[in-house]
Amino acid sequence: MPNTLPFGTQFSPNQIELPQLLQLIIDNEGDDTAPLITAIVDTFFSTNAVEQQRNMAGNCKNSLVSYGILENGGGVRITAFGRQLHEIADETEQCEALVKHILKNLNGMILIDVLRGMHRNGERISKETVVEALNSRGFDLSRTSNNVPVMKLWLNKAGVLRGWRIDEHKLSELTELSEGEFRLLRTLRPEQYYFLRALCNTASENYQRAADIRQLATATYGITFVESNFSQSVIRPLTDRGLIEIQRATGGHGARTPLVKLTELTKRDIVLPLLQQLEGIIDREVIEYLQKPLEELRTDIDATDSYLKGLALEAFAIRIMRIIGLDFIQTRLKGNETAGAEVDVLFDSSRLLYTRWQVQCKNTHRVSLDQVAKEVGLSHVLKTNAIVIMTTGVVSEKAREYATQIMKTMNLCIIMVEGSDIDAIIAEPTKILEIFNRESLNAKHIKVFE
DNA sequence: GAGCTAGTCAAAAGTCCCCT
DNA sequence: AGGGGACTTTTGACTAGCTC
Repeated sequence: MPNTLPFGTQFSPNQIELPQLLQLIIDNEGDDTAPLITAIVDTFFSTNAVEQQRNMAGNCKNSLVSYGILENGGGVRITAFGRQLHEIADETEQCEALVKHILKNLNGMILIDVLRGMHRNGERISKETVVEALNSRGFDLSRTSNNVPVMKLWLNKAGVLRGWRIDEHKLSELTELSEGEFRLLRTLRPEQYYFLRALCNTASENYQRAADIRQLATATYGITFVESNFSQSVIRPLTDRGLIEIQRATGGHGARTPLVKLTELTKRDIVLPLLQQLEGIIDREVIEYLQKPLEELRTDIDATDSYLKGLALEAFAIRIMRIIGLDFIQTRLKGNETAGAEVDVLFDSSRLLYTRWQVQCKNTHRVSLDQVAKEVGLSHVLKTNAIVIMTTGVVSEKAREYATQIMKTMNLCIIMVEGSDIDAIIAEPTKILEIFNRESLNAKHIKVFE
């Protein structure tokens, strides 16, 4: 499932009647789309502006495709799901079946998750703020599209939502998954997530070797595991959460890979589709951090948990780059785009002298020359013309000299933000201008900001 | 009654794909 | 290889209903 909500124009439950609409589809099955469009016009849109009627019926048909009720193109072809829906005689049950489908297969759970987060943070909820929140989780919805409101209307009709409020009871009834169980899956770290997903993919009830599943995850999703830490970082947490069951292959301090299998919880149908939906946001936990106050981020940057540390520093980077008006493109770019190397965050700007920025966050005491050199190399691939290296520690003298040298000879701006600068920015966010200008003036006598 | 939102409606713009 | 129609998406205007 791509990161989007289905197109929903002219598919609002207020505009059409689902049972009738399904019947029209059955009646026109196998035919060209034109007669179906005519039938939809006659049934639902006959009172609308004449020039617009077919257009609207067309929108309705498009929405049917988007909602997985019709196949794409090739005349009127109903999907297996559409047929199933049509066979449900009771209107309430039919509506619930559609909503189940929305939750399971059409990113409905992501919408729910977003709403939960917004409620928790006491944010104002409107169609627009929801679109914005979805977009910050990697969606690309237009502010004015009907996708969100139409899905909301269906969820309302089935009682999963009341307005924007979630009826958790109704929701878990339909999804057979409680909020707590959802959270278990929602808060997985990437390596745990991909491991579990690979295990779900095997669709096997039996015990399987953990190392095999790990390889499968690597082959399928390109995720790499730190093997020495594998048991601690993946197997243990998943077992503790009741998401997998294990059987030790050896007693005592044996080093043989354990056998793993799914638990009652993760055997459920909902789990795999849900994991698929979560794919778009699993790498974006950093988003959660964006809402925390800067002071809190500062505390987490010093956390002992290196994963938390990394997330917090990344979120901090995004926050301060936003201060200067850069648009966040993506985080943790990896794999083929950068030939295996990693860059933490990428930004675009239309206003500043330097238009594309790459930000690397370093959690270490010192930033060395070769780390800077690696970023310079990546800037060619990513076509960036400004590099920010942000560290909680300090930048080595050699690395600074190298950066200055590069800036003098290439059209590349390298800015170092050290631990002390981070503190200064937290105390006074506008300090960032000063710091950036100081860094670039060093070498090029060019100010980043006027 | 001003200001806001959600929902609806209308229209235009953009993209895709098939056919010649 | 390109023209045209089908399909998709975006945009903006309007209205009802709510709140202050």
